Amino acid sequence: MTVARTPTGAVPPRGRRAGRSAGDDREAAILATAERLLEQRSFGDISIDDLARGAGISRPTFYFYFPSKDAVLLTLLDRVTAEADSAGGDVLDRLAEDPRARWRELIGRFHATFGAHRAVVLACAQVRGTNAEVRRLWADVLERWVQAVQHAIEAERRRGAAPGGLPARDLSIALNSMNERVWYATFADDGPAVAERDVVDVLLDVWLTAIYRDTAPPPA
Amino acid sequence: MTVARTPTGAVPPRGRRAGRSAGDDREAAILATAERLLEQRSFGDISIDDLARGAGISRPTFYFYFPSKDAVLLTLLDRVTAEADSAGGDVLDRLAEDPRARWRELIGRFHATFGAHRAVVLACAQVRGTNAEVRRLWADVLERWVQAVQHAIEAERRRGAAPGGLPARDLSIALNSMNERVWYATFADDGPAVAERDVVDVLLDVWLTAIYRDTAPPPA
DNA sequence: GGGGACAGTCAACACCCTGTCGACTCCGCT
DNA sequence: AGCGGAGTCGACAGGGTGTTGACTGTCCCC
Repeated sequence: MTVARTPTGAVPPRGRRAGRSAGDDREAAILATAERLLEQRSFGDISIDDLARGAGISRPTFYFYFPSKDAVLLTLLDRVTAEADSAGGDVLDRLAEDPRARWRELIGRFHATFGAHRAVVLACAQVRGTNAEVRRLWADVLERWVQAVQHAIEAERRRGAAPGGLPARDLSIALNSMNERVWYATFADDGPAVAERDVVDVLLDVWLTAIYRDTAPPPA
Repeated sequence: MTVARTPTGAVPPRGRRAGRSAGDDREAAILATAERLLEQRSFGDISIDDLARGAGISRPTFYFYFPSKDAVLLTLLDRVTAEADSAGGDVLDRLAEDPRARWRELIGRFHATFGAHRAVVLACAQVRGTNAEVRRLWADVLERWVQAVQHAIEAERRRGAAPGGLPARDLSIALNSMNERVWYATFADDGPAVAERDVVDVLLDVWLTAIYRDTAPPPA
């Protein structure tokens, strides 16, 4: 991971110019309120008035800081995104050392990172259907994971550790999609889910068999 | 498949009693309008007024037939659900004949069934986050697929065609989750997707390796 | 054939939420 | 003193939902 991120044009703080100012506190207060409320109610059940009140300002003033409710979520997502991008770290560069452990670490980090911002991620999943910007930003995050894994698979194949088969990109998409959906079911109580403590191991098992096509742990 | 469906309590036609009546036409008109409009705009962009006008009635009259916009979608989903439940057919009962072909058929039908009601399914995915009933109904559909596949995996293991490994249920959940998410990405333009014509084959490949843990086609 | 019962219909209302406008304050700077 | 911009909000316009109450037609039973 640690993939180059396309500059997201991350909702510039509309009004003010650079440097400290009272507005920075308000902006932070709005974001904090949003994150707090999202842990209690769904995104749709939070009104702009709620966010404004929570930050100690009136509703019109909210619009001074953000153009819409969605923009707040987008900013929140932007943080998670940044974290997710670095979460992979250089794990996949050191695959040859101990493939099983490295893949497990990767999947574990995926879950841990998103789990740490559970409320925000769930809200994004909810809004993704209606908001094109959130959809795009989310797709970008996924795309970077997909590419990182794709390259790792190709590297494993090159060094003879993994056999050929599906195009590495397709395989990577399928596996990452699985992880995303399983993560979602685990935290959103939406559909059949694997027990939370087993999630990583279940996914790992499918990953390893799909990539190495073998029951035995991949060769070191 | 052809699993026993829990009676869904499928939004009883509130007002009228049994037998033909003018209201049945209206109700059908509302549903038809909804399905038609969903192919053009997102669920959120369709107002109750749109549905009413489309069915040739006024907005208050709409409420005579459905308690809310969501209820319309729920009814639509109910149809898809019924279709999805029978889509599997007895495919999995005849696995021993030609496992690879049977599994492929199953995955293909999954895609075809949902693809045939693409607009409705996408709308449901969108609303799932906010509407508990849709979420539950959807979870039920998934649960039945998961169980059917789980039993098939167990049968394959019993007859010695597939080796043990993950609990069959966990494996089934993971694989079905993958299918759902990949389907979604394919049709919703949301995240990295596999080329549509390859989808079934990619998924099939992961399924077979995960279930049979072998590159070779499973023994007949 | 008069009268209840009920399907079916809608204008009008109450309500909530979003987004905007214009006027206001406060503060630093010149 | 007075200009300009950050920061603030009351009040409005607009669009959506859900409800009420009054109206029409029709069937059916006495």
